[in-house]
Amino acid sequence: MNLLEELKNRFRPALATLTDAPEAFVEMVRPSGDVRHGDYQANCAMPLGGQLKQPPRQVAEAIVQALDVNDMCHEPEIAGPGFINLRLKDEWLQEQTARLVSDERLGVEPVAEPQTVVVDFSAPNVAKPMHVGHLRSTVIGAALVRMLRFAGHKVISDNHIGDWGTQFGMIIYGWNNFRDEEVYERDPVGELARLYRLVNQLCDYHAATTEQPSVEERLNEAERLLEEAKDQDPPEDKSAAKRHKKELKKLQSRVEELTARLDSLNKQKSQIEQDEILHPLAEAHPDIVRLSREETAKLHAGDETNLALWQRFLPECLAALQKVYDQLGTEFDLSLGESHYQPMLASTVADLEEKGLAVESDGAMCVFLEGNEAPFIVRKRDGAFTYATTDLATIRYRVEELKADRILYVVDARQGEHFRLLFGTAARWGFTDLDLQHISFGTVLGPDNRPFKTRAGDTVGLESLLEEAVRRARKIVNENDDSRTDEAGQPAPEMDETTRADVARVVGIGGIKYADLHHNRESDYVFSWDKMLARTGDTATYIQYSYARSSGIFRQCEVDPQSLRDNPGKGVILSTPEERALALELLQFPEQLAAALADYRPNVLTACLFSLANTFSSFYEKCHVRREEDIDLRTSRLLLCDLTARVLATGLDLLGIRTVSQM
RNA sequence: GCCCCCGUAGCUCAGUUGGAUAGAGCAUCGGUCUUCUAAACCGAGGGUCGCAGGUUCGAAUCCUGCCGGGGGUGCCA
Repeated sequence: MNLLEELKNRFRPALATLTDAPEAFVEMVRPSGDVRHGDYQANCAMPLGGQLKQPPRQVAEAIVQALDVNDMCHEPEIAGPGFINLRLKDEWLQEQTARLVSDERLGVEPVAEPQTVVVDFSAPNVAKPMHVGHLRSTVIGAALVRMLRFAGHKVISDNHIGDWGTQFGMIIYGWNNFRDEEVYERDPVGELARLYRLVNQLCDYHAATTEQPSVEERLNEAERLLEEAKDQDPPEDKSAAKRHKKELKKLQSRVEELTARLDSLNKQKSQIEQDEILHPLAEAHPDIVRLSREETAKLHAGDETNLALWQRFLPECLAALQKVYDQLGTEFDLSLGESHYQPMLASTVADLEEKGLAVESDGAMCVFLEGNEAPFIVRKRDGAFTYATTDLATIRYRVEELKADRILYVVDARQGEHFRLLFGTAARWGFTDLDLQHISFGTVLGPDNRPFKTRAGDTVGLESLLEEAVRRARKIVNENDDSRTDEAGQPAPEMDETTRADVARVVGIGGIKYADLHHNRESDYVFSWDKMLARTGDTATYIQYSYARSSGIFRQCEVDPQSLRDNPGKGVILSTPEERALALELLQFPEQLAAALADYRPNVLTACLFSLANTFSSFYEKCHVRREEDIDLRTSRLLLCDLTARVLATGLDLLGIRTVSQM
């Protein structure tokens, strides 16, 4: 049972006696923010009073009069300006908690109207190694897939891999000019990555060389304007003076921006120029930018040689990606990359054109949407299609072939405009019943509050990041287990090598995922090793530890959880505030999951799991299980331990995080 | 130029879409192990919610303006 929904269902008829539109007021029933105000509160009497032009407290009285919650709650209290405070009866809580014991879904009812939901996430480019930027999409996406599926939807996870873009032209160019076949035979992906990096570096060098003069020119101009503005006397008029100051600041920041840009170009250039190997290569390949692009174009045009190379390289690249997914424990139902949609692009543009949506502008085919200055370019001047085209073709495919009712795109926030245009175009294209959502997220920052990079300025590879997490976790596991002592104070480690390695993996990978998920996805967040693997605080470890402690109780008491569930004795008895608080939180799991899903926010779920683990820890200290002599109370506490363990493990599993019974 | 996002405790972040005295974690300080796992528990201090107006019974939340920071922006994805 969803407790909050149940209360709302009780309020609905009561409110209907006072207003024709009760729904908005029903939504004002919520868990209390403060235990002193009971377990739940209804805040609808004040606004309803305003609408009815009656004193709010009088309205609250009327609502309470019409309300039937006698079986669940104590007499509702009216407080302050008209808050209705509800306190659940212990007997009712006991009964409901006991019901969970035999409920595999822990009280979560499947959604009334299941949909087919496509979740598009991760989407790395092949050839470029996955980096920290892919972490959020992959972790958040995988969590949403599991949560939606558990809620009862038909979910199709799809990895929309970038396997058809410009990076392949670079690799082909690199292969044709710089390959080392011997190395390729040994380590194909390593060699391809090297080729990509090399060509990319050389391209950047030439691009920098081309760009430099114009930046210099713009910088000189900006500096000149700034000097001019500085020489002017500030105007007497107050608002004009303000405008003058603002103008100065803007010019100043423009100069700074261009200076920084120029510095970085110069740095890029000199890095190559001082390199004895790279510089001659750069000199020998002056047209590398254009030629790589041509290799891409040839591939797209069906050139046999390039197509054969693509077919040869792709499986190797996919295998490398799979390694990271294996490490993360992430699975996809489909991995339909961009190349899959290649045959559908021409007809997509033709259809848009036919329907009058796409028009020619500056030689390109564009869709212009009202309220948007930027065009949505579906075919470039040179005839090539863009990712806008691919995304549109993908929508059509997902609706027609996969029967999608809803599509979620777990993609970083900077692409917000692209998705606005995409969704707008799709709607005008005729996909009006389709629910399209950009599940956007912020950037992972380094300790300097800039996007997370290595000291050398490279993006951080995901594979090494995960390895590092496991390595650090292993160190903590070792320290922790090595410091254990027996009753005589002698060292008494409990884990063998295999167990330690397994725990380190679960804790390390879990820590990295949890650190990501527990932030609001919309915010940027600062990446910190120390925090994600901390022995204290709001971490995966803390929740995993609560689970392990519960398992420990069953080991110590020599009780099998399943046989306990089959023979729950007199059920759940709430004899202390700790037990009551624990039972209430267990019963709130369904509403928390629903809340997390309503806005696609895994952090709602992490918060509820952390809170539950916290409440369990207090219970653990205060309500000893094994030493409890009253057999009924002991059984009740075992039931609470088992339920807590199941909710924690289920919740973490929905987030893609594993648990261990001992750590 | 236009568009989007952010500013909450020393630090990192929540804040259930307008609710009661703004919350966590870390850090700091003080307590708790002859142990159902101390990777824990209990307690304390710490705030002009960037600033100024407005909307109303009530604003961190909505509106306007300002200050500060980030991002996107016609042919990369």
